[in-house]
Amino acid sequence: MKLKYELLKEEKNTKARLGQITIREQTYQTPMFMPVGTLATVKTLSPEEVKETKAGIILANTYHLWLRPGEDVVALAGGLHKFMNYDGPILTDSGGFQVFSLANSKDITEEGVRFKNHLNGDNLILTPEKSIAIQNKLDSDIAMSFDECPPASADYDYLKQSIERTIRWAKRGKEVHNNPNQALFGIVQGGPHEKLRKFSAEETVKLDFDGYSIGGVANDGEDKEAMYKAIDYSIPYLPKDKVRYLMGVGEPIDIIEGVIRGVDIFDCVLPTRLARHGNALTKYGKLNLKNSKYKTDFTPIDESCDCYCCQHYTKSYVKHLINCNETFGARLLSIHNIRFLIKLTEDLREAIKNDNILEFKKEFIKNYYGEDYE
RNA sequence: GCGGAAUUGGUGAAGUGGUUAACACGCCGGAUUGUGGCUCCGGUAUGCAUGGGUUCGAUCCCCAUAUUUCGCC
Repeated sequence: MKLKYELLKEEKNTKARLGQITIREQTYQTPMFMPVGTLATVKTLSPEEVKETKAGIILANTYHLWLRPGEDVVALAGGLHKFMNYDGPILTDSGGFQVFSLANSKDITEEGVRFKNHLNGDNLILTPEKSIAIQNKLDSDIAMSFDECPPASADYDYLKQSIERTIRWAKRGKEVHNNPNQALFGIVQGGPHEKLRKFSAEETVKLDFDGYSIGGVANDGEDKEAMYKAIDYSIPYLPKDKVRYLMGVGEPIDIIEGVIRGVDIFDCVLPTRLARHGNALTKYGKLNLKNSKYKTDFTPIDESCDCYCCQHYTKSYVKHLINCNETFGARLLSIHNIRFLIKLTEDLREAIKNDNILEFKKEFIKNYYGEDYE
Protein backbone atom coordinates (compact mmCIF):
# COMPACT_ATOMS: atom_id res chain seq x y z
CA MET A 1 0.00 0.00 0.00
CA LYS A 2 1.28 3.38 -0.94
CA LEU A 3 1.28 6.38 1.34
CA LYS A 4 -2.03 7.67 2.65
CA TYR A 5 -2.49 11.08 4.24
CA GLU A 6 -5.45 12.08 6.36
CA LEU A 7 -6.07 15.59 7.60
CA LEU A 8 -7.34 15.29 11.18
CA LYS A 9 -7.67 18.87 12.34
CA GLU A 10 -6.85 22.44 11.39
CA GLU A 11 -5.74 24.84 14.07
CA LYS A 12 -8.22 27.63 14.69
CA ASN A 13 -5.95 30.65 14.40
CA THR A 14 -3.35 29.58 11.85
CA LYS A 15 -2.87 27.26 8.91
CA ALA A 16 -1.29 24.62 11.15
CA ARG A 17 -2.70 21.15 10.70
CA LEU A 18 -2.72 17.86 12.49
CA GLY A 19 -2.66 14.85 10.24
CA GLN A 20 -1.56 11.30 9.90
CA ILE A 21 0.44 9.41 7.37
CA THR A 22 -0.05 5.71 6.88
CA ILE A 23 2.83 4.12 5.11
CA ARG A 24 4.38 0.67 5.20
CA GLU A 25 1.38 -0.34 7.28
CA GLN A 26 2.53 2.05 9.98
CA THR A 27 0.77 5.22 11.02
CA TYR A 28 2.53 8.40 12.09
CA GLN A 29 1.14 11.73 13.09
CA THR A 30 2.12 15.03 11.52
CA PRO A 31 3.67 17.55 11.96
CA MET A 32 6.69 15.31 11.87
CA PHE A 33 10.46 15.70 11.78
CA MET A 34 12.50 13.27 9.70
CA PRO A 35 16.15 12.65 10.64
CA VAL A 36 18.59 12.48 7.75
CA GLY A 37 20.55 9.33 6.98
CA THR A 38 22.24 10.22 3.73
CA LEU A 39 24.38 7.13 3.32
CA ALA A 40 21.79 4.68 4.61
CA THR A 41 22.64 5.48 8.21
CA VAL A 42 21.66 8.31 10.49
CA LYS A 43 25.25 9.25 11.24
CA THR A 44 26.56 7.58 14.41
CA LEU A 45 23.19 5.97 15.32
CA SER A 46 21.93 2.42 15.09
CA PRO A 47 18.38 1.90 13.78
CA GLU A 48 17.33 0.99 17.32
CA GLU A 49 18.62 4.31 18.59
CA VAL A 50 16.80 6.13 15.80
CA LYS A 51 13.60 4.34 16.82
CA GLU A 52 14.15 5.35 20.43
CA THR A 53 13.93 9.02 19.46
CA LYS A 54 10.41 8.15 18.22
CA ALA A 55 11.40 8.98 14.67
CA GLY A 56 9.11 7.80 11.91
CA ILE A 57 10.30 8.42 8.40
CA ILE A 58 14.02 8.87 7.82
CA LEU A 59 15.82 10.16 4.75
CA ALA A 60 18.40 8.53 2.57
CA ASN A 61 20.02 9.92 -0.51
CA THR A 62 19.83 8.84 -4.12
CA TYR A 63 22.98 10.64 -5.19
CA HIS A 64 25.18 9.21 -2.46
CA LEU A 65 23.82 5.67 -2.68
CA TRP A 66 24.08 5.74 -6.45
CA LEU A 67 27.82 6.46 -6.14
CA ARG A 68 28.34 4.11 -3.21
CA PRO A 69 27.53 1.26 -2.97
CA GLY A 70 25.40 1.57 -6.11
CA GLU A 71 21.67 0.97 -6.36
CA ASP A 72 22.21 -2.55 -7.68
CA VAL A 73 24.01 -3.57 -4.51
CA VAL A 74 21.13 -2.24 -2.44
CA ALA A 75 18.63 -4.01 -4.67
CA LEU A 76 20.58 -7.27 -4.33
CA ALA A 77 20.47 -6.86 -0.58
CA GLY A 78 16.70 -6.79 -0.86
CA GLY A 79 16.16 -3.05 -0.87
CA LEU A 80 17.10 -0.22 1.44
CA HIS A 81 15.11 -1.43 4.44
CA LYS A 82 16.81 -4.80 4.54
CA PHE A 83 20.17 -3.37 3.59
CA MET A 84 20.25 -0.97 6.53
CA ASN A 85 17.96 -2.95 8.85
CA TYR A 86 15.43 -0.15 9.28
CA ASP A 87 11.81 -1.20 9.14
CA GLY A 88 10.39 2.31 9.45
CA PRO A 89 9.56 4.35 6.37
CA ILE A 90 12.37 5.75 4.26
CA LEU A 91 12.24 8.73 1.93
CA THR A 92 14.94 9.14 -0.69
CA ASP A 93 15.96 12.56 -1.85
CA SER A 94 16.36 12.73 -5.60
CA GLY A 95 19.90 14.02 -5.86
CA GLY A 96 18.83 17.40 -7.19
CA PHE A 97 20.06 19.20 -4.12
CA GLN A 98 23.37 17.32 -4.02
CA VAL A 99 24.15 18.15 -7.61
CA PHE A 100 23.54 21.75 -6.67
CA SER A 101 25.45 21.72 -3.41
CA LEU A 102 28.48 19.54 -3.88
CA ALA A 103 29.17 18.52 -7.45
CA ASN A 104 31.83 20.43 -9.35
CA SER A 105 31.55 22.05 -12.75
CA LYS A 106 27.95 21.18 -13.29
CA ASP A 107 26.24 21.78 -16.60
CA ILE A 108 22.47 21.91 -16.45
CA THR A 109 20.67 21.11 -19.69
CA GLU A 110 17.19 20.01 -20.66
CA GLU A 111 18.34 16.41 -20.53
CA GLY A 112 19.65 16.60 -16.97
CA VAL A 113 22.78 17.63 -15.09
CA ARG A 114 26.30 16.74 -16.15
CA PHE A 115 28.84 17.09 -13.39
CA LYS A 116 31.96 15.68 -11.82
CA ASN A 117 31.22 13.70 -8.71
CA HIS A 118 32.71 14.69 -5.38
CA LEU A 119 34.51 11.39 -4.77
CA ASN A 120 36.85 10.99 -7.71
CA GLY A 121 35.83 13.61 -10.23
CA ASP A 122 34.27 11.14 -12.67
CA ASN A 123 32.04 12.74 -15.27
CA LEU A 124 28.46 11.74 -14.65
CA ILE A 125 25.01 12.68 -15.79
CA LEU A 126 21.92 12.55 -13.64
CA THR A 127 18.55 12.83 -15.37
CA PRO A 128 15.00 12.70 -14.03
CA GLU A 129 14.63 9.20 -15.46
CA LYS A 130 17.88 8.04 -13.92
CA SER A 131 17.05 9.49 -10.51
CA ILE A 132 13.65 7.78 -10.44
CA ALA A 133 15.10 4.50 -11.71
CA ILE A 134 17.68 4.53 -8.92
CA GLN A 135 15.03 5.30 -6.32
CA ASN A 136 12.79 2.52 -7.67
CA LYS A 137 15.67 0.10 -7.17
CA LEU A 138 16.55 1.42 -3.74
CA ASP A 139 12.93 0.65 -2.90
CA SER A 140 12.38 3.56 -0.55
CA ASP A 141 8.81 4.28 0.53
CA ILE A 142 8.80 7.82 -0.82
CA ALA A 143 10.74 8.98 -3.86
CA MET A 144 11.33 12.60 -4.70
CA SER A 145 11.16 14.17 -8.13
CA PHE A 146 14.46 15.26 -9.61
CA ASP A 147 14.50 19.04 -9.40
CA GLU A 148 16.90 21.86 -9.92
CA CYS A 149 17.62 23.62 -6.67
CA PRO A 150 18.81 27.09 -7.65
CA PRO A 151 20.77 29.21 -5.17
CA ALA A 152 18.96 31.88 -3.18
CA SER A 153 20.88 34.46 -5.18
CA ALA A 154 19.37 33.34 -8.52
CA ASP A 155 17.55 36.12 -10.33
CA TYR A 156 13.92 36.09 -11.41
CA ASP A 157 14.52 35.29 -15.07
CA TYR A 158 16.80 32.40 -14.26
CA LEU A 159 14.36 31.04 -11.71
CA LYS A 160 11.51 31.27 -14.20
CA GLN A 161 13.17 29.09 -16.81
CA SER A 162 14.51 26.82 -14.06
CA ILE A 163 11.11 26.05 -12.54
CA GLU A 164 9.63 25.46 -15.98
CA ARG A 165 12.34 22.91 -16.64
CA THR A 166 11.90 21.36 -13.19
CA ILE A 167 8.21 20.84 -14.02
CA ARG A 168 9.15 19.12 -17.27
CA TRP A 169 11.60 16.99 -15.30
CA ALA A 170 8.88 16.13 -12.77
CA LYS A 171 6.63 14.95 -15.59
CA ARG A 172 9.37 12.85 -17.15
CA GLY A 173 10.15 11.29 -13.78
CA LYS A 174 6.54 10.47 -13.07
CA GLU A 175 6.17 8.78 -16.45
CA VAL A 176 8.97 6.31 -15.77
CA HIS A 177 8.19 5.74 -12.09
CA ASN A 178 7.23 2.09 -11.71
CA ASN A 179 7.48 0.92 -8.13
CA PRO A 180 3.95 0.22 -6.91
CA ASN A 181 4.97 0.34 -3.25
CA GLN A 182 6.65 3.69 -3.56
CA ALA A 183 5.02 7.10 -3.31
CA LEU A 184 6.35 9.93 -5.48
CA PHE A 185 6.43 13.57 -4.40
CA GLY A 186 6.62 16.69 -6.55
CA ILE A 187 8.70 19.71 -5.61
CA VAL A 188 7.68 23.36 -5.76
CA GLN A 189 10.43 25.87 -6.52
CA GLY A 190 10.40 29.59 -7.33
CA GLY A 191 12.54 31.34 -4.75
CA PRO A 192 10.82 34.10 -2.80
CA HIS A 193 8.60 35.17 -5.73
CA GLU A 194 4.85 34.85 -5.40
CA LYS A 195 4.19 34.47 -9.12
CA LEU A 196 6.80 31.80 -9.57
CA ARG A 197 5.77 29.81 -6.53
CA LYS A 198 2.15 29.93 -7.65
CA PHE A 199 3.03 28.80 -11.14
CA SER A 200 5.35 26.07 -9.91
CA ALA A 201 2.82 24.79 -7.37
CA GLU A 202 -0.12 24.78 -9.77
CA GLU A 203 1.78 23.05 -12.56
CA THR A 204 3.25 20.49 -10.18
CA VAL A 205 -0.14 19.72 -8.66
CA LYS A 206 -1.56 19.16 -12.14
CA LEU A 207 0.80 16.21 -12.45
CA ASP A 208 -0.93 14.63 -9.45
CA PHE A 209 1.75 13.47 -7.03
CA ASP A 210 1.31 11.58 -3.77
CA GLY A 211 2.63 14.51 -1.81
CA TYR A 212 4.20 17.92 -2.37
CA SER A 213 7.42 19.52 -1.24
CA ILE A 214 8.52 23.06 -0.95
CA GLY A 215 12.12 23.19 -2.05
CA GLY A 216 14.79 25.78 -2.58
CA VAL A 217 14.62 27.21 0.91
CA ALA A 218 17.36 27.56 3.52
CA ASN A 219 20.00 27.70 0.80
CA ASP A 220 23.27 29.57 1.06
CA GLY A 221 22.42 32.28 3.52
CA GLU A 222 18.87 32.93 2.42
CA ASP A 223 17.21 35.00 5.15
CA LYS A 224 14.29 33.73 7.15
CA GLU A 225 11.81 36.18 5.70
CA ALA A 226 12.52 34.87 2.21
CA MET A 227 11.97 31.35 3.46
CA TYR A 228 8.66 32.19 5.10
CA LYS A 229 7.52 33.98 1.96
CA ALA A 230 8.40 30.96 -0.14
CA ILE A 231 6.18 28.86 2.12
CA ASP A 232 3.35 31.39 2.20
CA TYR A 233 3.35 31.70 -1.59
CA SER A 234 3.35 27.93 -2.15
CA ILE A 235 0.92 26.51 0.40
CA PRO A 236 -2.34 28.03 -0.95
CA TYR A 237 -1.94 26.11 -4.20
CA LEU A 238 -1.33 22.72 -2.63
CA PRO A 239 -4.26 20.34 -2.10
CA LYS A 240 -5.42 19.93 1.47
CA ASP A 241 -5.65 16.19 1.21
CA LYS A 242 -1.98 15.69 0.40
CA VAL A 243 1.01 15.88 2.69
CA ARG A 244 3.28 18.94 2.53
CA TYR A 245 6.97 18.64 3.05
CA LEU A 246 9.36 21.56 3.61
CA MET A 247 12.73 20.34 2.46
CA GLY A 248 15.86 20.88 4.50
CA VAL A 249 14.34 22.72 7.45
CA GLY A 250 15.54 22.95 10.13
CA GLU A 251 15.99 25.16 13.01
CA PRO A 252 13.43 24.86 15.78
CA ILE A 253 11.95 28.28 15.07
CA ASP A 254 11.68 27.51 11.36
CA ILE A 255 9.84 24.27 12.08
CA ILE A 256 7.38 26.21 14.22
CA GLU A 257 6.94 28.88 11.53
CA GLY A 258 6.55 26.18 8.91
CA VAL A 259 3.88 24.35 10.86
CA ILE A 260 1.98 27.58 11.44
CA ARG A 261 2.03 28.11 7.67
CA GLY A 262 0.62 24.66 6.94
CA VAL A 263 3.66 22.40 6.54
CA ASP A 264 3.37 18.78 7.71
CA ILE A 265 6.83 17.28 7.50
CA PHE A 266 10.41 18.47 7.72
CA ASP A 267 13.88 17.07 7.40
CA CYS A 268 17.21 18.53 8.33
CA VAL A 269 20.82 17.56 8.92
CA LEU A 270 21.04 20.17 11.64
CA PRO A 271 20.53 17.96 14.73
CA THR A 272 23.15 15.43 13.67
CA ARG A 273 25.61 17.94 12.27
CA LEU A 274 25.35 20.13 15.35
CA ALA A 275 25.89 17.02 17.44
CA ARG A 276 29.10 16.12 15.66
CA HIS A 277 30.29 19.67 16.21
CA GLY A 278 29.49 19.60 19.91
CA ASN A 279 26.24 21.55 20.02
CA ALA A 280 23.06 20.61 21.86
CA LEU A 281 19.59 21.94 21.12
CA THR A 282 17.62 22.76 24.24
CA LYS A 283 14.49 24.58 25.27
CA TYR A 284 16.73 27.42 26.44
CA GLY A 285 18.69 27.72 23.21
CA LYS A 286 21.66 26.05 21.65
CA LEU A 287 24.49 24.97 23.93
CA ASN A 288 28.03 24.72 22.71
CA LEU A 289 29.44 21.96 24.87
CA LYS A 290 32.95 22.90 23.84
CA ASN A 291 32.61 25.97 26.05
CA SER A 292 34.77 25.72 29.15
CA LYS A 293 31.87 26.62 31.44
CA TYR A 294 30.54 23.06 31.10
CA LYS A 295 33.74 21.44 32.27
CA THR A 296 32.39 20.62 35.70
CA ASP A 297 28.67 20.88 34.97
CA PHE A 298 27.36 17.55 36.21
CA THR A 299 23.75 18.14 35.23
CA PRO A 300 22.06 16.72 32.13
CA ILE A 301 21.92 18.77 28.95
CA ASP A 302 18.20 19.23 29.52
CA GLU A 303 16.60 18.28 32.85
CA SER A 304 13.22 17.75 31.24
CA CYS A 305 14.41 15.67 28.27
CA ASP A 306 13.50 12.00 28.14
CA CYS A 307 16.29 10.95 25.77
CA TYR A 308 18.92 8.33 26.55
CA CYS A 309 21.64 10.99 26.78
CA CYS A 310 19.83 13.20 29.26
CA GLN A 311 18.67 10.22 31.31
CA HIS A 312 22.19 8.90 31.85
CA TYR A 313 24.92 11.45 31.17
CA THR A 314 26.08 14.90 32.25
CA LYS A 315 27.22 17.92 30.28
CA SER A 316 30.68 17.47 31.76
CA TYR A 317 30.95 13.92 30.43
CA VAL A 318 29.56 14.72 26.98
CA LYS A 319 31.89 17.72 26.77
CA HIS A 320 34.81 15.49 27.62
CA LEU A 321 33.87 13.05 24.85
CA ILE A 322 33.47 15.86 22.33
CA ASN A 323 36.78 17.42 23.37
CA CYS A 324 38.51 14.09 22.90
CA ASN A 325 36.79 13.44 19.60
CA GLU A 326 35.20 10.29 20.91
CA THR A 327 32.40 9.14 18.62
CA PHE A 328 30.22 8.28 21.60
CA GLY A 329 29.88 12.02 22.25
CA ALA A 330 28.54 12.65 18.76
CA ARG A 331 26.21 9.71 19.21
CA LEU A 332 24.80 10.91 22.52
CA LEU A 333 24.31 14.43 21.17
CA SER A 334 22.71 13.11 17.97
CA ILE A 335 20.24 11.12 20.03
CA HIS A 336 19.48 14.19 22.10
CA ASN A 337 19.17 16.66 19.23
CA ILE A 338 16.96 14.40 17.14
CA ARG A 339 14.79 13.67 20.13
CA PHE A 340 14.58 17.43 20.80
CA LEU A 341 13.19 18.19 17.35
CA ILE A 342 10.81 15.24 17.44
CA LYS A 343 9.59 16.31 20.86
CA LEU A 344 9.08 19.77 19.40
CA THR A 345 6.76 18.32 16.75
CA GLU A 346 4.92 16.35 19.45
CA ASP A 347 4.38 19.59 21.35
CA LEU A 348 3.24 21.32 18.17
CA ARG A 349 0.67 18.58 17.56
CA GLU A 350 -0.61 19.09 21.07
CA ALA A 351 -0.82 22.85 20.48
CA ILE A 352 -2.81 22.27 17.30
CA LYS A 353 -5.24 20.09 19.22
CA ASN A 354 -5.60 22.85 21.79
CA ASP A 355 -5.78 25.67 19.24
CA ASN A 356 -3.04 27.56 21.03
CA ILE A 357 -0.10 27.31 18.68
CA LEU A 358 0.57 31.07 18.67
CA GLU A 359 0.89 31.05 22.44
CA PHE A 360 3.15 28.03 22.14
CA LYS A 361 5.36 29.88 19.69
CA LYS A 362 5.56 32.94 21.91
CA GLU A 363 6.52 30.84 24.91
CA PHE A 364 9.06 28.88 22.88
CA ILE A 365 10.76 32.04 21.63
CA LYS A 366 10.87 33.48 25.12
CA ASN A 367 12.67 30.42 26.41
CA TYR A 368 14.89 29.79 23.40
CA TYR A 369 16.06 33.29 22.57
CA GLY A 370 15.46 35.06 25.87
CA GLU A 371 13.04 37.67 27.13
CA ASP A 372 14.22 40.54 24.96
CA TYR A 373 13.86 38.80 21.59
CA GLU A 374 11.92 40.84 18.98
C1' G B 1 86.68 19.49 37.29
C1' C B 2 87.52 20.85 31.82
C1' G B 3 85.42 21.80 26.99
C1' G B 4 81.21 22.31 23.52
C1' A B 5 75.96 23.22 22.42
C1' A B 6 71.32 25.04 23.67
C1' U B 7 67.69 28.43 26.29
C1' U B 8 61.57 32.03 21.76
C1' G B 9 53.78 31.48 24.10
C1' G B 10 50.42 26.04 27.34
C1' U B 11 53.34 22.47 23.83
C1' G B 12 56.45 21.43 19.30
C1' A B 13 59.03 24.89 17.08
C1' A B 14 60.52 28.94 12.60
C1' G B 15 63.00 33.48 12.38
C1' U B 16 65.50 38.51 11.66
C1' G B 17 70.21 44.00 13.84
C1' G B 18 65.14 48.24 12.10
C1' U B 19 57.09 48.98 11.28
C1' U B 20 52.24 44.24 13.81
C1' A B 21 57.82 37.43 16.26
C1' A B 22 56.02 32.26 10.90
C1' C B 23 53.58 27.75 11.21
C1' A B 24 51.35 23.59 13.81
C1' C B 25 48.96 21.55 18.06
C1' G B 26 46.45 23.04 22.39
C1' C B 27 43.34 26.52 24.57
C1' C B 28 39.12 30.38 24.16
C1' G B 29 35.02 31.80 21.09
C1' G B 30 31.79 31.56 16.73
C1' A B 31 29.44 29.13 12.45
C1' U B 32 26.45 24.96 10.89
C1' U B 33 18.88 24.41 7.67
C1' G B 34 16.76 18.31 0.98
C1' U B 35 25.11 16.08 5.15
C1' G B 36 31.72 14.33 1.05
C1' G B 37 34.87 15.65 5.25
C1' C B 38 36.70 14.47 13.66
C1' U B 39 34.43 20.57 8.86
C1' C B 40 34.79 25.89 8.45
C1' C B 41 35.92 30.98 10.52
C1' G B 42 38.01 34.05 14.29
C1' G B 43 41.07 35.00 18.84
C1' U B 44 45.24 33.50 21.45
C1' A B 45 53.86 35.66 23.17
C1' U B 46 53.41 44.41 24.76
C1' G B 47 57.22 39.04 24.41
C1' C B 48 62.29 35.88 22.50
C1' A B 49 66.27 32.56 30.28
C1' U B 50 68.37 36.68 33.78
C1' G B 51 71.76 40.97 34.37
C1' G B 52 75.03 44.09 31.94
C1' G B 53 77.36 46.01 27.34
C1' U B 54 77.93 47.47 21.86
C1' U B 55 74.55 50.29 18.52
C1' C B 56 70.60 55.66 16.31
C1' G B 57 68.11 50.81 17.22
C1' A B 58 68.89 44.14 19.71
C1' U B 59 65.05 38.40 20.40
C1' C B 60 69.13 38.43 16.83
C1' C B 61 76.25 40.83 18.23
C1' C B 62 79.60 40.76 22.98
C1' C B 63 80.33 39.56 28.40
C1' A B 64 78.68 37.43 32.95
C1' U B 65 75.16 34.42 35.60
C1' A B 66 71.47 30.51 35.77
C1' U B 67 69.38 26.18 33.79
C1' U B 68 69.41 22.06 30.37
C1' U B 69 72.25 18.88 27.50
C1' C B 70 76.52 16.39 25.11
C1' G B 71 81.64 14.93 25.27
C1' C B 72 86.28 14.22 28.10
C1' C B 73 88.78 13.25 32.80
